[in-house]
Amino acid sequence: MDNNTIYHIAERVGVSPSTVSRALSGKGYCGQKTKSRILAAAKEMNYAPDSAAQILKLRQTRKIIFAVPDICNPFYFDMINGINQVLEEHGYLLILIYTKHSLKEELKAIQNLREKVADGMIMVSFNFNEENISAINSVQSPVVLTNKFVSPGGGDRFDYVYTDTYLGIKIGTEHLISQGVRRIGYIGGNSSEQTGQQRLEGFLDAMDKAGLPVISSFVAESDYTENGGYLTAKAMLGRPELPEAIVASNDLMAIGVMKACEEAALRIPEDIAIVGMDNLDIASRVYPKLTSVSLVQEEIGRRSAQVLMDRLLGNPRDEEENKLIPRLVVRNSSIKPG
Amino acid sequence: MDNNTIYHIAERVGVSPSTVSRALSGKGYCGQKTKSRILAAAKEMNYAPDSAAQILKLRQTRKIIFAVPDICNPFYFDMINGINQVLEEHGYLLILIYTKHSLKEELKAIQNLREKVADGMIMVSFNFNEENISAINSVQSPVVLTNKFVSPGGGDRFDYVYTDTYLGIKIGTEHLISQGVRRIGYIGGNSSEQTGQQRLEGFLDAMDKAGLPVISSFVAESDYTENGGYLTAKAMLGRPELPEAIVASNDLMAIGVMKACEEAALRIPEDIAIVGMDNLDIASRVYPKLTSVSLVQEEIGRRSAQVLMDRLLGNPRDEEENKLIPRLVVRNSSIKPG
DNA sequence: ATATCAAATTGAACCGTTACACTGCAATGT
DNA sequence: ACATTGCAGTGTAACGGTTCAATTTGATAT
Repeated sequence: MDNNTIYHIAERVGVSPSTVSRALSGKGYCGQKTKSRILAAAKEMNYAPDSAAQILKLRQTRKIIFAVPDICNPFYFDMINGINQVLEEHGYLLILIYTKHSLKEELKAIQNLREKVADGMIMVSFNFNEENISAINSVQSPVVLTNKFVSPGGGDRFDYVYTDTYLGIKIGTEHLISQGVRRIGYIGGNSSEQTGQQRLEGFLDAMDKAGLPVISSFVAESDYTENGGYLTAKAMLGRPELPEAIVASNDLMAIGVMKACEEAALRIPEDIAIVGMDNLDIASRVYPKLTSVSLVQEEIGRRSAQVLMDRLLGNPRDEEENKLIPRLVVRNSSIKPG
Repeated sequence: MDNNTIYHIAERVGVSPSTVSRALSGKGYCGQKTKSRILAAAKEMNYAPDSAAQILKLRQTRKIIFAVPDICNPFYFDMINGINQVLEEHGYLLILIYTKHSLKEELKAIQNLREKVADGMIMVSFNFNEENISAINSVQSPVVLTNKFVSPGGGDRFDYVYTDTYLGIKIGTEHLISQGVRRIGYIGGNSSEQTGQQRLEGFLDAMDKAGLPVISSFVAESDYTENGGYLTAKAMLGRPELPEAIVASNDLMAIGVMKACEEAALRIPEDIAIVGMDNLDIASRVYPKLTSVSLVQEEIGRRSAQVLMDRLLGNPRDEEENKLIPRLVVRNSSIKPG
């Protein structure tokens, strides 16, 4: 219909294309009455600038990529929300890439950044290795990772924004301790990964600080899934001595634990108290409502986007701002009634 | 670091830029040994094509916009998943725009399309009016709406893909009828809107077909929120005669209804059966698990993206394919045990 | 009337790629 | 020996904006 360019407007108004450009962009001199004639013509001709041409010339896309392993996980909704709040302020658009926990897809996302599809990228990944880290480091555009990650050799060119999960598990465990329970179990993820290790330490430190013994048969590793939590808890509850409380290192596992408790005819929280982490939407939907440590996902999103904007604008940043404090959300699964 | 262009490669290899372009894109003639020298140089120089330049030249962005009212609603994440499956096949990227149910934001999204930020758009909206519809019609790029919507004057240039919600409520109601209940209540949305009207008719037709009387005090309108469902059900359950079942026209309201039933000490499904619609993730998390009519969101997403791709490729389309059939997912809230 | 100066506008280059018409050149056929 | 064919690669003009040095215009001062 109306694929008009600044050339068409220029011709119609009887000025040069560069004048039209200045009138429309508001940069540089432009006489008042010429300007209003140009604006009127542009409106009448239904003109819309061609973003590709602008990007090519201006060398900025006003878009950022959010590369996320799993679109379906509600955890990331909140992050997207936070990211979006900041992007909106700056007139940026969000490109969502779904990496499915696959290295190949992650490298594809990085390649998009190299091809200047976007000005920066926020990436969530759980399998960083030499290959994707060096790919990220080889990109000019700023990248934010949502894990604490420092390459052995140093010299990383990305930022990271993360919540202190060590502290999260510590807070959750201390909450249980403050409820008076002593025999506390812990179900973590793979402790050979950095984040799994940190969470375990959070648990151990809280117990240690309170002078409580850690019972080794009550400490187990699973895989962050509901079913994994269920199976692990089932094994733990099959022993003669039962824990009085269980800390799960995420909500999905905690929900699996609750299922196992239900099957073992244990009442929550009377017989056994449960604490999860992530504070997913479903934490408040399950019965009883699950006490959970929020990793302040929305804040991670906001902060990550803010880092990107600061990098793009050349603003200085204090790295300390990138470490976020988790927040305990107390619900029914951990509070003994009365 | 390495902002190399095809000119740099050309210079290094000793050929012309156009030869480099052909070698890299694989279009047009290129001698074998020249080609491999170019490819080797490109790799060595860490070359990545500039997407802005390609877009400008090729006149296609290989991106589509998904404009959605509410990022947090899990309903849309299934859609995104479906959309993504198709886009991935075609090497397209997804731009997510959050319109917050605001006309202004919707018009902004349309403006992005006009500025050729993307090749097409899928839009979810509940407030179409002359302004945004005519804006959509004035865009060249294909647009898919996820409601059935035909402008009074006709001549619409967009497609629509939608699930038959009339049929959805009808199926849900018939399911309850088949369980032997007779006194069935219905909580819908605003019936002055098209979709609210259709859903109500689905209920009425199912009742009529089964020869069951519609009791007017059991038919109410609410606002599609959990709290709205709760309040409406509370009012309904405060009367001397109670319904044996309630159909809610979405899951959030159904969950509100369940809460009201719980407070009224009604057992679900023994005393009262509940059916929702949307089949959200939480439908299977609540207790008892909620029977719900799936609007096959993922399929809507897939189909919408497919329509866009067909339009972009010039493939013919059968409009009948755009109407989807809902699917009943039976869970515990509607089945009398035994 | 002419010099001076600021304001307004122009023209051309550029961003990095693709596509098309064209030129050499070697091998083939008659 | 000469036209024909096909292959390999080149040169150039876009795509639609922005920007900056150069130029024109118009107003004011001399």
